[in-house]
Amino acid sequence: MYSKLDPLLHSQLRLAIISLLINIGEAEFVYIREKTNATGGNLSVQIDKLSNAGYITVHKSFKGKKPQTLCKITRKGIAAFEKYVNDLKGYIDID
Amino acid sequence: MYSKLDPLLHSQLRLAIISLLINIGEAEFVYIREKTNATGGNLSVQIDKLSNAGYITVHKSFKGKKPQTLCKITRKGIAAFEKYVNDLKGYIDID
DNA sequence: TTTATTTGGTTTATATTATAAACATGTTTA
DNA sequence: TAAACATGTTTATAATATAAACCAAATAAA
Repeated sequence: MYSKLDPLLHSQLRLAIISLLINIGEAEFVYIREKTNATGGNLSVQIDKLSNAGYITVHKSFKGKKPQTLCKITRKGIAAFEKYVNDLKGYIDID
Repeated sequence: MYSKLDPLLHSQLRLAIISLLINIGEAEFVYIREKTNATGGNLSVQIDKLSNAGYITVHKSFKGKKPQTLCKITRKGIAAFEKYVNDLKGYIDID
C-alpha cells in the first residue's frame, strides 16, 4: 500500500503521452499535442524526459518539407505504465 | 479523455492522506505519518494544503500532555477524491 | 518580392511543488 | 538536571511543471 509512484509517470502530461502511445503504439508530435492539449514547449520537454528514460523512442524525419517527430512506446515504457497503474491501485481502490 | 487532474490530489503524499482518510474517516498526524512513510515536515505542509482547500478538517488538542492533531475527511474531500479517481480512469483504462 | 503568418519544434525563464533540514515547545527518562 | 524523545512547524533548497520567448523553414498575403 502506498508504494512509491514512478515520478516519471506521475505527471499529468507524461501520463497522457504514455497512455496515448499505449493505445496506438506510435504517434506524431503534432497529434500528441492536439490530443493532450499541451503546449509545444511543454510537450517537447516531456517527450525528452520519457525518451531519456527509455520509455519511448523518438524518430525525427521530414514529411515532405516539414520536420516530423514520431514517438513510439518501448517495452520498458509499457512495463513502467503497467507498474504505475498497479501501484496506483493501492491508493484508489477503496474497500 | 485526459481531463485536468485536480492538482491538489495529484500529489503522491496528498493522495495517500486522502486515500487513508477515505478508508478510515479520521486519523491522527502520527498515524498518517507512519502509514505514508512521510517526514513530519512534508506531512505538516500537505495537511495544511488539504485543510485550506476544505478537503479535510484539522482538530488540535492534547492527548494527556502531548499535542495531538486529528484529521478528518470532509464531504468536499470525498467528492474531490471521487472526481479525481474518475478523471484518472481516462488515463489508465486501456481498451 | 518582401512582409507577415504558419508550422514544427526547442530553449529559457518562472512559478509551483516536494522535500529535507533546522527549529520550537514541551515531556519523559537516565 | 541534563539528555533524549515526541509532536509538530517554519524555512530553505531542490526538483518539476509550465508558459513564454525564440528559431528556422515554409507558405500565404500585400
